[in-house]
Amino acid sequence: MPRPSRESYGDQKPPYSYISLTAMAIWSSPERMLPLSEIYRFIMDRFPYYRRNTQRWQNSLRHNLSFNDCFVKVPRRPDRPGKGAYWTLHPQAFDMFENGSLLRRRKRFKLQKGEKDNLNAELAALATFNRAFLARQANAAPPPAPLPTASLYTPPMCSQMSPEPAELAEVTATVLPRERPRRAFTIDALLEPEPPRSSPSPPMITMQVMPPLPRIDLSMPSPYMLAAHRYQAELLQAAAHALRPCYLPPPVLPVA
DNA sequence: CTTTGTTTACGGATTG
DNA sequence: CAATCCGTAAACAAAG
Repeated sequence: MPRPSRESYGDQKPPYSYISLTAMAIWSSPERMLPLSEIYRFIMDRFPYYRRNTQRWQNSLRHNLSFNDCFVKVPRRPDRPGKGAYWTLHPQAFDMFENGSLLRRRKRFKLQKGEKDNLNAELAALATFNRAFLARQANAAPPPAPLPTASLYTPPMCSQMSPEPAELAEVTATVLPRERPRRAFTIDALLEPEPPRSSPSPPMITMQVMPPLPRIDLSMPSPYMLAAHRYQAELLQAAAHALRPCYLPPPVLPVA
């Protein structure tokens, strides 16, 4: 260690708010989303100050996660079982900080009622999707892929098939993105945009000042949507081989 | 039981 | 000054 002098902040309290710390943790992960326990771990790993009084600050941090609209709770994938959900940043929450540095917050990020309902609908749909997926897995286990082909993930129009896909049809209608309408919505297209993993393993140990947040590239799909899409794509791929890339109608923009 | 999550409340600090 | 942000405590529900 050539620079032992450059500790993180030693036992001093780092000049970051909980919102900043949490955003750092989330942003440091390849998928831009982390379960609560890993947010804790990120913070404790590089800020020794937070290795003590854990009850206190972790309560505060959880409060921030729930309270602030800038954090979004994404349901856990069924193939990654575990306790809590994943937390990510709201796509529109990036201009919350000056310079993208996370040092100082410019303004509070608050969703409007409608936006919030929208998001909640998407997330609820995602959760519904998960439940349906799990149910299906439970029912049909032994034989290889006993899935009634192409019953999954069909658009509302053609949804008069097996009993349960009604649920899924509803999901289809709501969960899909509002943005990026010109994009072909196929499995392949969804799987492709795996973002370049800049840091395969956590840099660790030597960041005394948080690396300036990667400049936000607004042309990039939002981390949440990216993850959600890839998430769904993986599920679908695992679920149904014979799944036709089901074209989804572009969002019908609500008339005012 | 513990962890995770939601919510309300209050006081101090900051900012315009 | 008021509005907003921030940290903390605490009560409680839900889930594993």
